Amino acid sequence: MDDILSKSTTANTGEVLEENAIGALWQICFVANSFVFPIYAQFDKEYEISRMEFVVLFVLSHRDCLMAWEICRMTGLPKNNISRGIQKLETKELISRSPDPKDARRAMVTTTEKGHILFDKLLAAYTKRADGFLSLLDENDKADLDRIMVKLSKFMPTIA
Amino acid sequence: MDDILSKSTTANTGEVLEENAIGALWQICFVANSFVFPIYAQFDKEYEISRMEFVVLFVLSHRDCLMAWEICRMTGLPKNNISRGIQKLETKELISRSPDPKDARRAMVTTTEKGHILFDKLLAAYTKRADGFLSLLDENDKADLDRIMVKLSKFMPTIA
DNA sequence: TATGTCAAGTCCCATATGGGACTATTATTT
DNA sequence: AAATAATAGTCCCATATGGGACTTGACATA
Repeated sequence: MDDILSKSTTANTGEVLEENAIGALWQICFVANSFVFPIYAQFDKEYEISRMEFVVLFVLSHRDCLMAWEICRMTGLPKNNISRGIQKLETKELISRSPDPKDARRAMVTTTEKGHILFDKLLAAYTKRADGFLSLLDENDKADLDRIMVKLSKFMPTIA
Repeated sequence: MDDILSKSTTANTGEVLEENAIGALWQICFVANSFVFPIYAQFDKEYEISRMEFVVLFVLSHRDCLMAWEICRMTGLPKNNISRGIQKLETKELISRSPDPKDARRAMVTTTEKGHILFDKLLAAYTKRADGFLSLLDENDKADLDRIMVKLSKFMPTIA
């Protein structure tokens, strides 16, 4: 029993797992979790906006309008969750849906003026937090990271 | 209405969000989600091992023994979730807990032999998937990514 | 020894989540 | 034209999740 206990030194305490079985992918998940948890908690508390709602608004802010399934592909999130996010936003009149006259299954989603106004506040907090994280890196690191992560996320769909 | 619809071209369809308001952090979250979802679904289906259970086993495989709060810090996950993961694993006798004689609040967690045997199977699938992702990068990219992600995750706790 | 503070874990509860079935519509095949 | 597959989106349900209160124990200060 004491043998077991003595193996854990205080030096390990709270330490980040640098060397591990899946390499950088572990840190990618760790950083993603650490970035995302507190900011969505804040959005929920301050604005009653859920993760799914924010994600929909975020993606929409980069494209004028999209269909639900496009938002799924762009976020990697399940369609039922995105569907719920869209429903909530529509109820709050932060987005609007226009049924596609050519295909009655589809509907285009757009952010409303009200949605834009709210989103600008959310985005300010979001980018501030992101900038804090990225400020840990120098300019070369940032450029490398951008290039590598785009490559990774771009070709990922071809393998998984 | 038609104006709105015409804005979404098929070229955008399913596209990854390259340029965005938070840069590489978006891809980090996207890649993390895309990596993690299917593999945990598989573990749940094939081995009835939940995400939290796996995460505990994974971290333990890199340190002989740990306390629950150390696992929280190393994973960035909430303590109640980790607590539940530990409880489930203990029930299944995949890990064991030794109460710390010096501090009755604490308990050391170790993987059992049975736990090791199961974990080896899980790890094989996990690393295979990770290698698939990382195979999209060349050796320089991988080295850069390792360096940058370690830096990021290491200094993150100092700002958030 | 009392008293307040902090720390490790657990528990409770309301909500978020994801799988899968389902509906409605369109595309493809025969 | 009928049958079949595929697609967009919604719904249902069982489970996972995370906040916060709570318990127990350690420690600092008086």
